[in-house]
Amino acid sequence: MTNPRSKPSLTSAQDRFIATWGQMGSTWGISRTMAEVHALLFISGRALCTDDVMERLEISRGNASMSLRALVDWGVVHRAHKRGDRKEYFEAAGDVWTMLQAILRERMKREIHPALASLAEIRDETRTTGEGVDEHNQRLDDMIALLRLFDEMGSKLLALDAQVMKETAETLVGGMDFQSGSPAS
Amino acid sequence: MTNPRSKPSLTSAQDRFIATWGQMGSTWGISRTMAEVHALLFISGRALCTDDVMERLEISRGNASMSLRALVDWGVVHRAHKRGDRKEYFEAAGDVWTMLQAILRERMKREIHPALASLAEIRDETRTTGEGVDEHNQRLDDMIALLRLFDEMGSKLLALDAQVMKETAETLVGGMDFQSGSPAS
DNA sequence: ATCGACTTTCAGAAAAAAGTGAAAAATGGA
DNA sequence: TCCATTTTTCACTTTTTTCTGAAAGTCGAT
Repeated sequence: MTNPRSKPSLTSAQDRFIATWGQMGSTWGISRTMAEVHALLFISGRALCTDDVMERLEISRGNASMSLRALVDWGVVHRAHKRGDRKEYFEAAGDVWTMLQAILRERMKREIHPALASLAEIRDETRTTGEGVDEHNQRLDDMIALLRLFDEMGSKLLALDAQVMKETAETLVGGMDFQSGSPAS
Repeated sequence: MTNPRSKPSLTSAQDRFIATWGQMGSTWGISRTMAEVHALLFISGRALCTDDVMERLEISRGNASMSLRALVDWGVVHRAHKRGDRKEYFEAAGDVWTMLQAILRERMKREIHPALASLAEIRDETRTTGEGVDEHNQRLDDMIALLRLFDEMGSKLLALDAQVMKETAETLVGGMDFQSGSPAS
């Protein structure tokens, strides 16, 4: 067991899960390591301490500490304690829907809201100064409308509790089979 | 006009739109420049050639070429030609919904599908070898179910034409006001 | 107050990503 | 075919991001 890479055995599937999740996170603006730490906590299904994470993922203490803290800030992981143990433990939200909401909330806050604010400001300025061609303003308005729509959908999803959200999602998918004008490509 | 940064005039709002969009793109796994090029084409509302892009964004020819090609590959920008001119011109999809579909399609292909395939493979392997605790498998299954749901929603959205998609989205937002168990945070 | 167990911070190192520019390739007209 | 123009490629540079590790900080117990 000294070298876990030597055979594709017990830990292999878990390793691959972690790698896949890390990969996915990195195309989503989350650092690879942070996503890997989250994957590890999520798939472990129990609270781990910093040293566990360091050892399992072969990362430095500093990196583990930073990543764990960021995950806590995002709200997808929470701190836990074991009595008689001074170490801090960390545990992922057990339920994917809760996890999804935490991610959604954070991304809305960090991306949609600032972008919306910025775009609205630009539009106002453009209006006030009479600057810009009508066509440009139209495009700006479209963009703003789209982001606002995201914003509203996000807010509504965040207002649901996890169980209701799950059901809603399933209903939406089920009910969305209205025939369209053009077929999928 | 030699130095466009000298006063916050005519081009300023456009500049800021480009910057905002570039910012947003970069947290979405798209390179900042690529997003800026797209923003420029989108807000311009007309076909631009490589040199226009280079000049406006102050980037190298190589970078402009790469970014434009990537946007064409993504399907959010298409090539255009002017008669009597050998240069190639590029134009963004005029409609935000068409644009959104193109982005959705690409991200599904690049992120959801591979992740789903990888996770399903891991699950199968785990099942076959009898490896892993039940709880782990449960989490893996939850994750897969979630991604599958994304996949299905994505497919359905891609099957709609832009106009229908827009209406659908608006209806969804309007109709989603069923009262939830817990209030939004 | 001091100790020891544990955590956080952060300057610098390392790695990864993005950008440049000039050479090579492609294109289209004469 | 040949040439002028335009586009693409890619080895190399620059910038940005991430990671490390050791020092500094925290905190409860004694």
